[in-house]
Amino acid sequence: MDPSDPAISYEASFRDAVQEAYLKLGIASRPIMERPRSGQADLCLVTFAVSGETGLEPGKIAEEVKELIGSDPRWTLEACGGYLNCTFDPVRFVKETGDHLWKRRKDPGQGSPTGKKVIIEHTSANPNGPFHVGRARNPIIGDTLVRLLRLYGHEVESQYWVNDMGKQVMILAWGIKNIPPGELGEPGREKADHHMVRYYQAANERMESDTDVQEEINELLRNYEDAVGDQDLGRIISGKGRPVITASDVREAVREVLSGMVVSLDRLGVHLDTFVYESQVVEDRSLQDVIEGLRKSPLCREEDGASFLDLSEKMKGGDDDKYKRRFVFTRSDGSALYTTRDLAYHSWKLSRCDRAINVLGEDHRYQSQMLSLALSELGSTGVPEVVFYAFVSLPGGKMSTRRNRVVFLDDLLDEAVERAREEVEKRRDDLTTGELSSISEAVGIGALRFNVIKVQPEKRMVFRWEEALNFEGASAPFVQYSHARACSIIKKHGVEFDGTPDWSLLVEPSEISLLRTLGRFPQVIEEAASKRKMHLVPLYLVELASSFNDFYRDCPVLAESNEDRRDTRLALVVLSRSILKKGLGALGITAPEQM
RNA sequence: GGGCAUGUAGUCUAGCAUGGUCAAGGCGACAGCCUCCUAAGCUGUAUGUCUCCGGUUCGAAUCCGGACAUGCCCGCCA
Repeated sequence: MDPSDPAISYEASFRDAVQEAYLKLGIASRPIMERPRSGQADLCLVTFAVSGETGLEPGKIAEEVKELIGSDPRWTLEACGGYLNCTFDPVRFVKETGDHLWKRRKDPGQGSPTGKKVIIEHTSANPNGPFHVGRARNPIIGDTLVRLLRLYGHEVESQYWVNDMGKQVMILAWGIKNIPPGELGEPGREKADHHMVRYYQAANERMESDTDVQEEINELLRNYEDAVGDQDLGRIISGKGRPVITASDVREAVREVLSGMVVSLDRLGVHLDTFVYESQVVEDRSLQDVIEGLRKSPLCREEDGASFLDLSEKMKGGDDDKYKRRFVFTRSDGSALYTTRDLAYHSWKLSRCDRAINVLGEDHRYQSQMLSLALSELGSTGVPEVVFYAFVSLPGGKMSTRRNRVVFLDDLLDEAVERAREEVEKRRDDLTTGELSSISEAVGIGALRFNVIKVQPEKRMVFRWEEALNFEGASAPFVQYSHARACSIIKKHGVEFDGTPDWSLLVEPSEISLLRTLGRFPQVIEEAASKRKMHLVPLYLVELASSFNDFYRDCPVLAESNEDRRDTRLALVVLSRSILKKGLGALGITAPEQM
């Protein structure tokens, strides 16, 4: 909250004035205010609810409050039925808004440091093959949240939790050791993850048809866990008496696949600060601490040598014995499970930040709830906050790697950029190859990210090329286009206007409306970040771009004969450019200067 | 069997925590706008039992109860 922001201070002042009037009328309730969408006022007080408290008609209350507040140069009030409409003084409010924005034009919307450290875990896909779009929302949502919270003022670290201890990873590693490359088909593309996934697939097939292989892999997995637990990564691990692999080999395989996956993330504009390996919590023994901690919980039970927390009292549903809520943390043989390692990771993570946020698919809701309960049993001060997203499905049903009903993220990225390139080429024939490809990349990838973020994560999405790569209407290119128009005007003018604009020269409705829309940017960022409502940003940007387009249509800038007015309009263009760029940046979308 | 999530024009989405002045946009459809700072733009028209049934209220897309539909989950797997 920036008290020097007129958009905030006007509202606060009006609220205070109403509150004071309410007190005089003997009304204790908090004033109910809203911003009318229809635009007949900037703010309005709704008095119906407090009518009972005073015995007065709602319309009468509005009148009384208006009288009590009296006149104020900042606004005019109008009682209208049960509403008290407050309209900010156009000249004064526009001037203050403009001045405020102009002061911060270099870094609009940047919140002051909160001093809070936030760790955001996202993506965390199993490192056994390329990303497919069923889960592509995860890195986009996660990375956007990272950017948004940084803009808000938090210190943010992004983490990828790498599952390098599971069966899938062992299947992959086994495949690399046992399947001759000659038996593999051609890779989908020249990229480490596409190369390596063939070993995983081939090993999977082998395992399905051969129970010996299955047993061997299970045994390897168990011995692998032991080797890591003993901090002996060089030990040669056997399966069914056959020495096969070392823990280092497994890690190497994982790193190799991951390197390919990171290439895709880079292209998407997604950056991860830290990769935390699952094996780390085993190696550093923090897993053992967690297991011992859980054993002390009053909820801890044992059955056939396995240990678990009985959570049936803490979780809804499941009276049936078959559906008991149990958080199993050691097997009968004493070994740990994935969830136990995840718990150790979270315990470590929470100790290193003020707040942890996880981005997870909706299939993890139940697991995540258990994890939080287990964390509380460990005496953890906090639990992670989770952003869940629904899966992306294909028009014919869900995506399935096994049935080959998948769209790979890499293919989606290629297609996005290719379609963007066609559009650019339609319009421009004067670009260098470098310009063409950087614009296509920005537009294609931007369109994709924008379309993911503009819908709330919990809503299901059906993947359709036309929608995922929508280039018009409410889309990234629409916003980028307005930005390019702004850049074009400034470029054409030659020198960047850097004086002091006289906002009172703004007279056209569309230019005033533009300035006021620009003024809302900090509040939008604040609300989107604090309430984790990322979709508010694209929504706002479309509104801003649209407002800029209206201005562009109605108000000639360079052709304006009055020099002072021209300069003021130039200032408006500079602000628009700056905020459009910053807003897109918060979504991880680049804003080309031309397109 | 149970838990959780979602349900808004042909279609996709916003609005729902704090009920309130005409349910807001995009796509698609139809009709227009480039001698003028990039038409990826702009203007206009048509299209709605806000899934259904009850309840609370002066007032419900919004709150409560109950249905229905769809998705996800309920392993000593990850």
